[in-house]
Amino acid sequence: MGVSVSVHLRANSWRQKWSKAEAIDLVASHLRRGEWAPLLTTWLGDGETKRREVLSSKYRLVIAAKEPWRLGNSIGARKALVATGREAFVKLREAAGVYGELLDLLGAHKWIDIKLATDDALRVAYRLNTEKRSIDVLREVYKHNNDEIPTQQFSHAEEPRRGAVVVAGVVMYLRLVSGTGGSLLADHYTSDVRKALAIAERLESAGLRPNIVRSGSKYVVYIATADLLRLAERDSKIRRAIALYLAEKAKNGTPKQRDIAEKILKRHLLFLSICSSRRFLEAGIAVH
DNA sequence: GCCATCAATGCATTGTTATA
DNA sequence: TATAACAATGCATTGATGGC
Repeated sequence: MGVSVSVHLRANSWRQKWSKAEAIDLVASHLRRGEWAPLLTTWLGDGETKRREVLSSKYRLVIAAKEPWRLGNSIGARKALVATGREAFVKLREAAGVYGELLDLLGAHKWIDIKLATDDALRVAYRLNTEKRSIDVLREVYKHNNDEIPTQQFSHAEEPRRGAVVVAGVVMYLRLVSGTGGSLLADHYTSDVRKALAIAERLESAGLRPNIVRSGSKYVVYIATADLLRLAERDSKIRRAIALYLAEKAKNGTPKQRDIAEKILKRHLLFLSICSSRRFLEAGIAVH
C-alpha cells in the first residue's frame, strides 16, 4: 500500500541513492500502475505549489525536472505537468496514508496545500483565518485601544439627509459603485480611526459585515450590497430610502449612475414595490 | 467571462483661515 | 470685511482582484 511504499522510500533516502533521472522514471512507472506514493515524495521535494491556485479551485500537479517529458506534459523546459484536477490531490493525500500524520506534525507547506485542495471544511477555516480584510489589519494595529467610545455620538435621532440611511444608529450615505453589474454601498466617513472601529463594531453587532478603508485623510466605514439588501428587507425606512435614492439616481444621476441605478432596480424588484408607482412614474423609470 | 467587492484616487462643493 | 487660499467633506470613478 501507499503507506509502506512512501515510508520505505523515505527510509532508504532514495533521493540520494538514485540519480534524478532514474528516480523520475521510477515515479512515472509507478504512476502508470496507479501508485501515487512515489509521486507524492517527488512532489514534496521538487513540486511546485501555488496556494493561490488551489484556493481558487485550480488544481495542477507540477514538478520541476530536467527532462519533464518523462513525467508528463512539459511546461517550458524544466517543468512537467503531471496531473490536473482535484482528484489528483485526493490521490496524493490517500497515498500519504499514515505518513500524513508526520507531515501534519511538520506543518509541511505543500502538504497543507494538498489538504486545502481536498478538505472543504479546512478551506473555509483557512480562509476565515488568513484572508485579512483591511478592517482586520486596522483592528490589529489598534487593538490595544480598548477605550470606550462614547455611545452618545450614535444616539442622536437626527433625520438622515437624502441619500442617507440610519443603520444601527449610524448615519450612512448611500453610494453607487460601478462594476459590470454595479453595486450599492452605504458608508460613513470619519477621520478618527477609533471612531471608525467603534462604528464598525456596532454594525457588526447588528449582524453586518462592515469594512474600513482609508480615503485620503479619512477612514471610510462601509457595508456592501448584500448587507444593505438584507437590511432593506427588514427595515422599511432603509428600504424606502434606498428605493428613493435609486429612483433619484436613475432619473437625475450622471449617465453612469443612471445605468447602475437602473440595473440594481431591475435586479432587486423589492425596491420597486416600496414606493408608490406614481413616484416611480415621475422618476421616469421603465422597468419591464 | 461575468459579476461583486476592494481599495485607491479624483473631484466638486462647502467650510475655514489668512491676509490685505 | 472682502476675498483669496486652503482644507474638509461627501461623494463618484476606476482598475485590480477573486469567486463562480
